[in-house]
Amino acid sequence: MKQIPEIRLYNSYTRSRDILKTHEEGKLGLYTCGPTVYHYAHIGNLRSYIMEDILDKFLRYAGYDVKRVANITDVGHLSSDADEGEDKMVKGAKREKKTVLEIAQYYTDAFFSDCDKLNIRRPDVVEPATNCIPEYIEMISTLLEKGYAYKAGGNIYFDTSKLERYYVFNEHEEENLAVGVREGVEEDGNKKNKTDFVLWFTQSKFEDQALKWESPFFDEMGYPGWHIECSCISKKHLGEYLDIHCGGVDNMFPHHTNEIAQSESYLGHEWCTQWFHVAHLNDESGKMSKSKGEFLTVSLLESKGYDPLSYRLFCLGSHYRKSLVFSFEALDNAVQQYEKLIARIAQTEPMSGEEIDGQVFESFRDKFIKALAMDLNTANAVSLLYDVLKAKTNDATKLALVEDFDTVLSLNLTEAAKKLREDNEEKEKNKFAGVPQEIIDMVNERTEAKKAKNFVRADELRDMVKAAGYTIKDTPQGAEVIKD
RNA sequence: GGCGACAUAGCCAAGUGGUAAGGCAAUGGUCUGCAAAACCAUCAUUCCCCGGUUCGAAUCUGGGUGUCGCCUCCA
Repeated sequence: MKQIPEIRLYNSYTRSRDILKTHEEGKLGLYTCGPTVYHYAHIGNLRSYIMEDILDKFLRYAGYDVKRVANITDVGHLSSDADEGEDKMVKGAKREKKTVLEIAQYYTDAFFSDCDKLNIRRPDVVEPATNCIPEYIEMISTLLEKGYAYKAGGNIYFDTSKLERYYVFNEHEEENLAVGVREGVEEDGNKKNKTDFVLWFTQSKFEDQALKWESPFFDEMGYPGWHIECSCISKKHLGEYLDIHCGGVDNMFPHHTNEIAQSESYLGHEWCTQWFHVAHLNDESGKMSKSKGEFLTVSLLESKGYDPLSYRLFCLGSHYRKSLVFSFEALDNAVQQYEKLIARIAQTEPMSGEEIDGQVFESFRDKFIKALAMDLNTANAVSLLYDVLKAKTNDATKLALVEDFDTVLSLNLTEAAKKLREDNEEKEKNKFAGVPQEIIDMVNERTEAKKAKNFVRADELRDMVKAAGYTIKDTPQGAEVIKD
């Protein structure tokens, strides 16, 4: 078996950078809270998926046999981040006059299309929440049997008072919790404890629930609560022990806290001990949110002429646990960096028969692993690209390293550099396409005159070409001719 | 109000006790008739503030301040 390096990741559970351990040696189960498919993902959502993608790919690079699972939430949501009351999926459907499932399919496709553009690998298993109703019913039944859940007012609630420790991520004192922080959240009188949460609904303040299922709990049709899906989908595909659970920091509480409560009460043992949380992308006004109306999407960036991979590079330049403020100035910065990086790689051309220097290759590879093994330091990993390009070694080694690093960084470095070279060659080949021979002759004569420093003649020829309806443009590859 | 994370140049940032990486921008230069590109050079006596520990602190510690997130139907 491949020697796996020691990897440290910040663990929200212990609040320290722990050495990664897996339940089964060499194998690693990774779970990601997937998107709610009622609208396009904004680039803040996508930041989390980019950083989780780096984690996923690095773990594979380091030698783990990774199985990654994500859910698609296509049922049961609030209408907005501001929680105004309508179900998100229902509201999305109304907005677009489609059925809930059509909406879900549409935005699921849109989500993965965005991921493709950002080089985010698709998880090994992608499970829509509506696929797992029997699993939810089974888990809820067991929780009822074990006394961790109770029926009240047509719903089933999880009884948090049965837990030794509910707030696993924070040291909350119940009396200090602010009530009704979020507008529109009303206290639910059915709850025995303030912190109890719903596992199964038949009665909800959201009346137009489009999707309902039969259950053994009530005669009425119902639908699952908002936390049960991740617990069940994870268990379905990754078993009773989960190695790493990913998500945005905003899901730490209550979502992840509730997942742990459900899963461990159901399983009767510890479930997941490593929690990876990605900080938010903010704009000048704070947290990026879909409820503010217009929001930044990948398509919007593209329509403004940005390569989505520049955004990926922008994200990699920062640390996943730091909140990042998005601005177009910062993105332009990344665009420049990306273009220059590609240009430099394009200039790196091995001579035929050049061999890779194994020692240099291994020493850089080692540094690359060290950077990412220390709590996924992507900024240092990107810096290493520059060290490689500056290194005293041959071009074959440099290119091999760039290609190797890019299996994790996923910036299309080699492909983009190759394309740049081909484009330049193509331009060179076609620079006189469709231009009459007499014009070409004049252009060539001007080039000669320039070489001979006969600028009077050169300018004269340029004017003659201009008079014939063509403009000469000097480029790094030589003179180009454009028909006016 | 409570809990947590973060605070390093114009911007993005690295840094886990030994004297401030890297990138973008900027400035000067080389080279090109000009320009672009490329290349070379310059660019934080100092790391939010005030104490403490230490031979030595951006790094540890105590106290402030600021920014962001969460506070229970935001997956």
